Amino acid sequence: MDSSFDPEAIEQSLYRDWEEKNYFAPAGNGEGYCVLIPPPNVTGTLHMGHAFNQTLMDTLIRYQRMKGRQTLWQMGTDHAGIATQMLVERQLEEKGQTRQDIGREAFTKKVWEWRENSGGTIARQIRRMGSSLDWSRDRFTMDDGYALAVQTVFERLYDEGLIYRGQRLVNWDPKLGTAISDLEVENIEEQGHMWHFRYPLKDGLLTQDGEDHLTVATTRPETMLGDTAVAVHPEDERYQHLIGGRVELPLTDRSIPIIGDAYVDSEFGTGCVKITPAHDFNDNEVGQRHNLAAINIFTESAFINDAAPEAYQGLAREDARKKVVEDLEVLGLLARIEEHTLSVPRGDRSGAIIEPLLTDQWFVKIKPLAEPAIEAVKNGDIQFVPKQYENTYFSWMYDIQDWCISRQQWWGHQIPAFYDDSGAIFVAADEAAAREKYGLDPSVNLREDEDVLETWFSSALWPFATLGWPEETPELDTFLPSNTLVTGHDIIFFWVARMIMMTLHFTGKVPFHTVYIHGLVRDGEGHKMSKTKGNGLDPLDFIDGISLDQLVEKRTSNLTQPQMAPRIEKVTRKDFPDGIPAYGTDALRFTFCALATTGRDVRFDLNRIEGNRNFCNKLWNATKFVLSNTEEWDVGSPYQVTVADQWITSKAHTLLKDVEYALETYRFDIFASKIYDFAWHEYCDWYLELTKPLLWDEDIPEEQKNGIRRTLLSTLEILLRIAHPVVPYITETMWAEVAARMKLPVSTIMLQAYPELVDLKFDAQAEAQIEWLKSVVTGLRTIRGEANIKPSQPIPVIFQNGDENDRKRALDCEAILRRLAKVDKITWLAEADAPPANALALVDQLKVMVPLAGLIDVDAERSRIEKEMEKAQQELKRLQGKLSNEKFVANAPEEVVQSERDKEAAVQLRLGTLTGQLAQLQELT
RNA sequence: AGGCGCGUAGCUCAGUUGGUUAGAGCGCUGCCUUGACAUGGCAGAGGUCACCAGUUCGAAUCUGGUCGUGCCUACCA
Repeated sequence: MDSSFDPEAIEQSLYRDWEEKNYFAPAGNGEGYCVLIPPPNVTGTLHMGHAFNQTLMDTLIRYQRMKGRQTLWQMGTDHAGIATQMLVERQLEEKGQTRQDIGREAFTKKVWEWRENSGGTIARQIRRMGSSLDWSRDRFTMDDGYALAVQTVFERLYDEGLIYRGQRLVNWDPKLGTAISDLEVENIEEQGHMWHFRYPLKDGLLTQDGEDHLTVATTRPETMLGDTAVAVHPEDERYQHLIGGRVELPLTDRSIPIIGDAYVDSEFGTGCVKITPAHDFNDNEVGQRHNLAAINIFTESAFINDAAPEAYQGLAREDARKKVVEDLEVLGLLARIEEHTLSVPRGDRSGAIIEPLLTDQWFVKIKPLAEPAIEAVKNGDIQFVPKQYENTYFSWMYDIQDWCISRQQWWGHQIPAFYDDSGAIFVAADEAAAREKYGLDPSVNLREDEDVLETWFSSALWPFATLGWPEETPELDTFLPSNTLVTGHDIIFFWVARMIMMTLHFTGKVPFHTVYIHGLVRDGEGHKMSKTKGNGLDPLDFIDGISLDQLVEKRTSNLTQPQMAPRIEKVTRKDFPDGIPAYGTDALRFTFCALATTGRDVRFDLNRIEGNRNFCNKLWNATKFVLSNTEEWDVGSPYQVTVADQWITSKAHTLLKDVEYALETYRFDIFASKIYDFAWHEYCDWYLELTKPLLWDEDIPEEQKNGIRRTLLSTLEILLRIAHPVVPYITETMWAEVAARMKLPVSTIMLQAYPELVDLKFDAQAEAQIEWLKSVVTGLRTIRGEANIKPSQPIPVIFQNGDENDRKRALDCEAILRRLAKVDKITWLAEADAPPANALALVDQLKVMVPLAGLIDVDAERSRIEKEMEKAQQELKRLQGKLSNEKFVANAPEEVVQSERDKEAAVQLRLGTLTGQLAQLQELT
């Protein structure tokens, strides 16, 4: 084996091997266990969030597979309507074409071609993460089977009256030319203005203050062209008398009514609100209450249309705003302008300012679907981990609005609806089906709906559509409900809630029992990673490494804001002066697990992955040690176990118990840290070191050595199986060697059973013995360290005050002790005898002493003892204070009081010994 | 504005139902080329648990408040 671990040498070939042998597919006849992958966008490339998510899912899947469950983790990708269409449109644009130029059919064909050729990037990247996904059942949200599921769902919901078409005010993205859902709108705080306009009162009306106009305020002056009323609060004494009157709408030849509506907050501004039902959600509601007309003044690209006065027609909304303000100022109707911070709605894909627009769209009537979905979480059929996300879920679900599902796009599932010349609607899979279903005469002219369904509509069907629904398949029986959904909190509404609603409605089952919500991956400063900010990281760069120059190039190319490039370059050169070394997949995965604490966002820290790469190397070298020290070992040789063997076996028992509990409770961080701690600080630091003196001592009987070799191998073998779910590559590689040495029937660690507690005996006595040994050795090392005695210099040791146990342990461990602490002579002193001047370590009552003569600086030793005493005194004071408090003694549970008493006695004794020690040292000066 | 989090060592984070001397990794200091590993070994320094008040025999942990910080939702024109 190589002297250090080289991930690159093993990863890719191992993965190919696993995949070729179909190890990832469900196997055996254990109980089903299924994890749903959040299908990545087919246009996507792997980012840190995916890598994090993938790691956690794969850890669960590998664990359950080894536990004997029939596991399904099915690969799939999402057609990502808007993202994909934008991407292909951009390609057309480079050739100077638009999608309209080539037409719908040719365009969608191009998108399919793009998917064939370039859609596999993320799949390749996911493979590099070591994800044991079942690729043989790869699905796409637009494949034939999936399309059938989508059509079926749409048609059934329509027939049940849960999908309807209607003209509503929707969020309109003027850049993409489509409606989008509430969730796809991001509200961004921006600096803007508030304009105050005077609307002259008609018919000689006056306000209470004698003004001949009402002053209204707006952040969107151009919309005044579509105003159809001014509203005041019905109980506002200033304006009450004007309700029913009219004002003149400047710049137009219209006059509009003054209405009273409780929506108006009379405290705010002037207490007068201009009402634009066609371009504001609140105004629209007011408009409906008062039967106001909704005058739409925008085209679909957000230019002023011909419903507005001619002077403004054809202007972009920004230009119209300028002109409206200027014109009002000229008329003397601009009262004032204020600075104002407002939140601007922008499309999450295009970044364009969203315009509320009246259009015909398809909606899902959501309340009837939401009710059972709320109930499923309430009654515990579905549980969120961490639980607090249930509140997030509930608060949205209780207040849920009808879901706009139609998009004015070309790429996606075309809505299976047809219209006759009168506009009557017929919903069916295709035209022929529609004619049959509705008994339409062949002479009836049918026109197909041109819109597509929004992507999340199809994603919502993922739990059952991927298992063959609407067919009744064995997979639906075995894998629905799935077990754990692993996802970030950013898509609880987009995806999780909608899956729950749809799956319950169409299958009567919940889609999953547990929703594990992990945090978002942020950069070292805690900022969200984004291409625009240039602080994004590619998980593959941690696996394969990348030079600084390449990293800079990567971060600054194809920027939407090229002017950011110099800044990004500067930051990158500062944060990664040497680029990124190749850490390998296992180190990356281990790091993600270690960072996955409950529900908290994770800052990705380079130091962590480096430390974990080192951990992998540690495992590698431990294996090397074990293999080189078990060469002459044979399975059948007679053997005898030592206390060290019993101890490490006992520790492995505890490890396994902890690790299983950690995974059951989704504490991936504990899972990782327990493994780390056992492997490094118990197995390597102590057990391997303990075996050396025994294996290399000619006086140790061969049976004992065989026992040690056996334990070295078996413990490592178990450790590898325990760790495999998180670090699959290195464990597979090392396991092959270890298993061969143990003459196990070799196949793959992937399909081995997870270790079981019954195979590992907990042994309190062995633990006590080795803990004793550790204390003695550590005590001696501390003396060496403080006294600056070279590790190479042998020291004599004197024991005193020990009990029978100490004597027995010292005898049992003598060989180990001599070697580990480099002790050349061990003597026991009777209690009554005075020890020579010495440096002291205490193991309970046992005095472990190193004679000073020629070795130790008396002053240094004295100050060390003084420090020890000070600590002990503080502790004593604390304990005595507690115990002299009558209330404590009276109220605290007996065992707590007793344990404090025991501690006090121990500290007293310790202090006494240290005092004697100090006195002796004083005499020496 | 409402909701949900967070604030523990220089940094990134653990700390289970209140009860050892509050822990880990990285970093830092000193020593060590000992026959798995310098991507290593050994030892060590470092914390008023944001602040204030309360409950309790006892608070990092529970309650209320203050400050700082992050996210989500809704938005007053």
